[in-house]
Amino acid sequence: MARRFRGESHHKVDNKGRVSIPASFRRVLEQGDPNHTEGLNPEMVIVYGDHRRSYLECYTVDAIDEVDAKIDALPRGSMERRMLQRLFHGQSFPTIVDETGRFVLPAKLRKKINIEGDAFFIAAGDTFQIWKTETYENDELAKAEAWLDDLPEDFDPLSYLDSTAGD
Amino acid sequence: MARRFRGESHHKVDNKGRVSIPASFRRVLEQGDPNHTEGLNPEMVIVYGDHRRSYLECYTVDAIDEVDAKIDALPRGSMERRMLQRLFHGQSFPTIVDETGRFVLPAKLRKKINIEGDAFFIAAGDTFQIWKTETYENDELAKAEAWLDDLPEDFDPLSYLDSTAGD
DNA sequence: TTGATTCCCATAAATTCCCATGGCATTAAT
DNA sequence: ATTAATGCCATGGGAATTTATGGGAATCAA
Repeated sequence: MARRFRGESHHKVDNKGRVSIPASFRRVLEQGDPNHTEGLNPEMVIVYGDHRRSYLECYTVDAIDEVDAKIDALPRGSMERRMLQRLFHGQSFPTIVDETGRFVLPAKLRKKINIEGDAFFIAAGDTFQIWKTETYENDELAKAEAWLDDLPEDFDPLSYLDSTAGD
Repeated sequence: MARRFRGESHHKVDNKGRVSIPASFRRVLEQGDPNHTEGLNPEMVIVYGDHRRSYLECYTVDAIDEVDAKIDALPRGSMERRMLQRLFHGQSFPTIVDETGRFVLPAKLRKKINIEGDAFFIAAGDTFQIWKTETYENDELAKAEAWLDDLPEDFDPLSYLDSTAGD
């Protein structure tokens, strides 16, 4: 298994749309880009999805290749294939990390997740996500809290690690 | 079964955040890192969790790989998976032991568990934990004491070893 | 030709690297 | 036994790099 992203952090978004990618994430992007060589900068693919999605999901080249291969394996003309193609091929944006470890978040994407001066990065296994800080806290965290509140007092979410099936 | 961490000890945290890892723990980290080779230094992953958690939990590479595999097995999009990803992928920090047996505890993590000049290390099976000494004594020890006090005078904790479920 | 997009340069703060030292503990030597 | 080496352990300090971020000039695009 390829190296995983880990960690979370906040970064500024300047008015040209430039954002630093967490340094440790850069290392993973480099390793996950077959074309990356010493001195050069890695590519990545940002999947932004439709209006329902309120964050950006970023893939290494290897990770997106894997997704593409799975899509290719679906029957041509099937609804599943069309849906996934729209999401991963249509609603996505390939980009390249620059010399100083930043990339440009185009106005369109900034507007989509409603980001202004700062962005929240969080690892999610073989991808990482970019959120508007407030959205993350209000939607994602709050949702998790609510879910936890519904569980028995002494329940430990870690027990999911040991259950055979999830749920 | 992999080698286990054992023991407890205190170590200084200097103002760059450097801390020595108990020597015996280093041996376990080395053995639990598939990429570790003679001369090189082992990696480990520190899981710090959300505001509820008042200590750091440190995993060997093997141990965290095992966790990741279990997370991967959970259904995509499920709340369980998202929660665990947030905890283990987002709220964690990968690091590497240095030449002198130390690693750097970033300011963010020091602040989180409110550590200043010294850290308390204690083994916990296939992971070990790092606490602020006072927190450990006041919260954790006190809790254990209280729990023991509720048991009959002659109760032997070892009896738990034979019970099927714990509690 | 006017705003947007790149490219190149700049810098303070944080982080890593490299070298150093005093202890304790173990082993070797007398 | 007593002393002298050896080696690992915990910890310090300064120099060299890397990060995160800002700003202007050059280049596009419409």
